[in-house]
Amino acid sequence: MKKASLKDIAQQAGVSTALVSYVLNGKEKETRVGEVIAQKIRQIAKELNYQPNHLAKSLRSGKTYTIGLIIADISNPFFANIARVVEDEAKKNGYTVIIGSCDEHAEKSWDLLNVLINRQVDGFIIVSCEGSENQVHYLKERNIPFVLLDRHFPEIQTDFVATNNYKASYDAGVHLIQSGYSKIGIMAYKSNMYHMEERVRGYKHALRDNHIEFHDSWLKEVHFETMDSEVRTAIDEILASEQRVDAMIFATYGLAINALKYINELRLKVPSDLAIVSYGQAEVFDLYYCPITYVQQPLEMLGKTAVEFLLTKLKNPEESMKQILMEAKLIARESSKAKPALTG
Amino acid sequence: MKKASLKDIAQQAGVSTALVSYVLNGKEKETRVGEVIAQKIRQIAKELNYQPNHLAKSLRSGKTYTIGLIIADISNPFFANIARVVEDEAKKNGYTVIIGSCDEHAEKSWDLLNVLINRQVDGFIIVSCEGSENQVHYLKERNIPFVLLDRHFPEIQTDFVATNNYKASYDAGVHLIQSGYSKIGIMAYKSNMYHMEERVRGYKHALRDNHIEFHDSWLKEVHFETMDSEVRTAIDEILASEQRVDAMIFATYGLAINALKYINELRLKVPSDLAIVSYGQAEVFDLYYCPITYVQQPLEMLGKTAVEFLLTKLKNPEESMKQILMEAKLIARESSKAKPALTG
DNA sequence: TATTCAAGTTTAAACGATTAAGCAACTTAT
DNA sequence: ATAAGTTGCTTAATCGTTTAAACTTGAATA
Repeated sequence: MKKASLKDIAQQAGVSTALVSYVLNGKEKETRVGEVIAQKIRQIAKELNYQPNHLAKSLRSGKTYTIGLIIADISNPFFANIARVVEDEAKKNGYTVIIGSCDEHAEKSWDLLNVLINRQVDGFIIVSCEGSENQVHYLKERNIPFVLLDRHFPEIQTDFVATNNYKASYDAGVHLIQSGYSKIGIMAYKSNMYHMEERVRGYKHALRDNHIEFHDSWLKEVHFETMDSEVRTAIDEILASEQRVDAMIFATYGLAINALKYINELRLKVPSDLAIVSYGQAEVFDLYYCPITYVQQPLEMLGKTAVEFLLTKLKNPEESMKQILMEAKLIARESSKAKPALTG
Repeated sequence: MKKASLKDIAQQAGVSTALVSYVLNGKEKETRVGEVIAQKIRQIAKELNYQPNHLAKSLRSGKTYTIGLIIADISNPFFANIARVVEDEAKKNGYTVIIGSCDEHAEKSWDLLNVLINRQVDGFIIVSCEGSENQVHYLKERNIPFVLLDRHFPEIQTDFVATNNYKASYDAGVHLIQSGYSKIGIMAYKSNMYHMEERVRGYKHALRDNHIEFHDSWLKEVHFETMDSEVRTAIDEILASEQRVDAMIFATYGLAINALKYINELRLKVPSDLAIVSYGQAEVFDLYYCPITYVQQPLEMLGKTAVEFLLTKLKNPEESMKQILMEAKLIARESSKAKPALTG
């Protein structure tokens, strides 16, 4: 049994497709469709279980009610969760989401962008990866609506919804200091992405403001692709250095996971051998023998707001630029608990 | 700058849209397009950065090169990963995937199905949830191509790709028995889904074949929606019973996570107080203080094969029914390590 | 009685692509 | 010289919808 079209209904009712369209779109009043025929049309539509063809609608209207969500790394549970939020929120508003992960590769991101543009998505929500500035410029030029999520480029004027990473790292640093740690390292991605730089900057300023001198050996930057091995080397180095750290901040979930695996292998005890604060959030952090202190980003709000921004922009393209930085919350757990005073 | 259409190119080249279409689809030979004009068309297409409109193509051809992936529970990392595999594999074949999670609700699954049908997806890959048999029947009736993934209904003839859950549980049971555990419990979802029944059946047969009498109190079935609280009660009960278990199998990732949290709270030591084998796979299992033994399902293969089945069916709707059960592999870790002999 | 108006309906173009069929203008064969 | 074939291109229908514009009635107004 093939799908019924407007034409099928029109034929059965003995009227033109126009009337059917009017009735089924609730425009019978404005377009003065007779009450009797309207009833009949509705009846037949029901009998044939009519479902409008979205393609045809979209082709005609130029709107697909679809948004493209490009995520830098879907294997990160933080992003996976944010994707869910975006999907749910979009669905509530009658939009469908097509998700793609570029796995931190600008090239893959570019491909995704093109595929989705050809599929005529109405707009984009994007968690940008390094080197994708040109893509953002392209969207601006082409006048395709989009909102950057979680990461943005301060030198490009765009809508965005992100976390105040500077503040989050600053808080994390202060927390560790107040807990009695004074030699604090940080591990981040080697990247010139703004959000990553901010995470490092906040940490450094926390040290500075508490009169702790920062040592270059405390900052470890590793490449995303070769994280597995580089994290190990980095940990080795940071522990072997003269200024051996007693606490570390991990700027991403992936770094923390890899580091924790290695720390376990080394039989280092958290927090006595090494205190830890990490970005990201996941069940692992709860179930680790020593629950991990983490930076809780307002995941739900980030996702919802991004959708909201995009949808208002779709409704009114002239809408002014919207930019928001949301505050993260440090969830203190055992992995950073106060150091027993040495003089105790 | 608006998107260029065939018409725009045709106008610039001073030819009909037909010629442009022929050239850009590589049909210039069959349709005898002049070499000179063909070059010109290609040139202009490039200049205008022509990208074909997928909607129009699809409307005309009846194919969208889109597949709908309906997942029972995307928050389960196993499914999240399988979704990635499906997406990647589909993309390799020029297909786009639209993912939806029904969160184990048949009603939500039905909504998703309809949304995606209206969006004219070419076919479905579905991880069915309880009570969705009618949906499967509906797809069969409507002759919409689909493949069931991971879960299937033995009483309905369909294509499917799934794990041999009976065997997996049997192996898990035997492994625990051989490791010296003799009072083995299992926690599963309260469900009449076949895959869940198989997981329990395999476990029971492992006991039977090893001359261990199964006790009703060893089987705990909890509801998906109220898992958080029910798991705790179930653990309490199973530990308080006369036949207190010394090992447990968790039939899903979610159950294991909830149980482990509670077990931690109770300060029970794994495996000495309680040995554990779980379904699902995730970083948690590696990072737990005592790495968790788990049933490793052939995730990659499952996803790829499902896509493969669906695509061959799309290419040739007359293709015969395809059904596959794949074997899981038990990854033995510390959480189920051999019990020290009492007489040692 | 002629004119205007409203109600109820149809027509046809449009969205952007594909493709069978048709039509000139040549060339070649008979 | 005429028929047949080849080459190179255009026309127009089609997919399923939407919607402005036109059209037909019959009733109300002047």
